[in-house]
Amino acid sequence: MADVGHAAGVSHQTVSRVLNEPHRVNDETRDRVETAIKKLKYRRSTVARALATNRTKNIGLISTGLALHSHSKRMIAFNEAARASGYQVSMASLPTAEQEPMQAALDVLLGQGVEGIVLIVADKRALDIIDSLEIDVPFVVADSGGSTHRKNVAIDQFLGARMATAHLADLGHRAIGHLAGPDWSLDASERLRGWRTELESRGLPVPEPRFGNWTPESGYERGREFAASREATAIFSANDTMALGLLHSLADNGVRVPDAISVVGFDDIPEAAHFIPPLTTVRQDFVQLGFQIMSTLLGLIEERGAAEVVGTEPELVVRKSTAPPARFD
Amino acid sequence: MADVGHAAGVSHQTVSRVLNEPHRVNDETRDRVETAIKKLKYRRSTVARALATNRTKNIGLISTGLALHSHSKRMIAFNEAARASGYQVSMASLPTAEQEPMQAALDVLLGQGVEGIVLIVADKRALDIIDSLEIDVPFVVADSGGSTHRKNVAIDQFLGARMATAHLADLGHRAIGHLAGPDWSLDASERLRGWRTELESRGLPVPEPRFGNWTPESGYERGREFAASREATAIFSANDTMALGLLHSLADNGVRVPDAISVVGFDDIPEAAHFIPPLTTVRQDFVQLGFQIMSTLLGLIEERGAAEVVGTEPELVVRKSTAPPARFD
DNA sequence: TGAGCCAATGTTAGCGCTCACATCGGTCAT
DNA sequence: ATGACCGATGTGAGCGCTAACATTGGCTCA
Repeated sequence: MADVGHAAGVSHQTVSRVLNEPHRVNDETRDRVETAIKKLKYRRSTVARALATNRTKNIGLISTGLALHSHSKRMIAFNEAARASGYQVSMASLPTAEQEPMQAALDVLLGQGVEGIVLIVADKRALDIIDSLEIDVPFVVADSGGSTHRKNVAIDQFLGARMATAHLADLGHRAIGHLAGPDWSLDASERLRGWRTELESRGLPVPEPRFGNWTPESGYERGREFAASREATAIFSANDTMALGLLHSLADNGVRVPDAISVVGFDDIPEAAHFIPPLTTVRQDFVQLGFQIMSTLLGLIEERGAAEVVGTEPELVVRKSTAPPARFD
Repeated sequence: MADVGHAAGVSHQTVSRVLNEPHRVNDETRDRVETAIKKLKYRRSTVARALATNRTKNIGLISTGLALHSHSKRMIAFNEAARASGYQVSMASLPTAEQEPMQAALDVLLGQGVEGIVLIVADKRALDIIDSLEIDVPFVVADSGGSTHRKNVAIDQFLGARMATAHLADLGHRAIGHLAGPDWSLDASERLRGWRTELESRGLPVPEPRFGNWTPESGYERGREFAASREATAIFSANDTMALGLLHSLADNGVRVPDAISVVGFDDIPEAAHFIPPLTTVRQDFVQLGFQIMSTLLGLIEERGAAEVVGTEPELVVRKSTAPPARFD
């Protein structure tokens, strides 16, 4: 910076001013400085700047677990939103949500001077760990299931689940089963709760849900059980990937979808429209979510009151995997 | 740091030494310092450290485009590998590979003092941009299709494509079509080249490939054409997602897989095993890839000669979507 | 016994910025 | 004509570390 100043015949401080508050510098001087900057290919050191200002414009992103579709979408969407707000994101993705590595990742991020932390973790354990960690920067959890002392921003999973269930009920189904996600997942519990609530509000029976672990394999397994028991004429699967396994095992067991059993998924992964049959599912707008997370975080960072958490509404996409129940009359 | 020193009755430099070269400090002193660190919850500022040492232990990750499965996998795997080597990664994911934002992202990363840059971009344009940008830190491209002045680390797509094609040929197919990825994709060209080379090496006819854009929709479209023309008894699809669309449209057009047409995909996404029929495909080990990228980059950063690029071998996973061609004799 | 050495620690400068304040010349109102 | 004021720029200190060198005291060895 001093070099640039020298080349332009001004002090380093003027160079700094050109970069930070150009309007406070004489037009002509500014031109000279800018020329010098280009000629010398000068690039201001973010590091030194961060040290001097005590602001890094950095946000830490912690994510654990699998490369689930919704997961990566959230990460990417948030990253773009952060960039749009002039923040860089430092990512730390851990294979699992364990105390030790989580702690370490957090230490690194904090030592790095991140101004906020976003947790993209579908895992309740991760939250317990975080809660036990007393972080001194704002952080928001990009997952459902709020708690009072924590900021959660998410697409309304509860609502989405109710929509899916309502769709099935509206078609005339009365035995509506649920293929739930793993019990450590917040999203999964919200979806389970939504399904249950919708059934209860309509006075429909609430059968025992069956639990999967998000993988198509688990969907396949549980599908066999659904096929054997004939306990439901419609199944709400907590995600599309499990729904795929479900579809597969239903087909393998000679149960026709949607004739014998209707299936609704959740997520609307790109593949869902081409499952056989094309899957009715609940779509989430991750891009918008990314921006919401960012604006919530910004609100916290800049202390202009914890911004209202708005929570996007999901959308039901009806395709071919749902139909009215078969009539036996 | 001075505070810690004070609390432990030593100078700040001793504290620094405890952190950097513990063996050079008296056991007892070290204990005192460590206790003070814990008590004061001291955390060394990475920023100041970076400024003083001129090393940030940061790596920039640029990625563009969709949330493709393979794409996210690469990102996450690389991130974990970087963490394992004590590096942090700063991510910049752009919606598209355009000059302007790419330049900007790069500037931010470089200004941030990253010691290396990894490009996870399946896009040739991105490379052209990068090449025109004269970056002064090591960078490696996590994609196939090497050039001389650039470091590419990838799973051998060419080989994978040959394996897929060979599998089809070995089953007795002689009319083996290709549903290719978009022409801007490096991986796609490598897979196309692999398919062509394998056919040529066996003296089989090389039909015109049909091009998709990675989405299931494009697979569906091209599938209609394949179904109508009956030009092939087997199709190698450049990824699983397009293969799904292909399967779907083949089913819609009454073409049975694998009886009438065999299909092979690429990627082995988790869903592939539950397509109907379960998809024969080519699996890639992204975790290992992540570590390879990292070690290549480390080689470059530490200037211990540009490490050998090893390139993992993909693996053929045979499921139910392939069978010998129907016999008409 | 004292020169020489080494391990353990302290002292000082400086990394590349920004912040707070100082300086300088000109403009304006009185 | 004088002082208050303002815009444009410069000066010096300091952010929290590390690197390089300085200092201290105890040890070895002739």
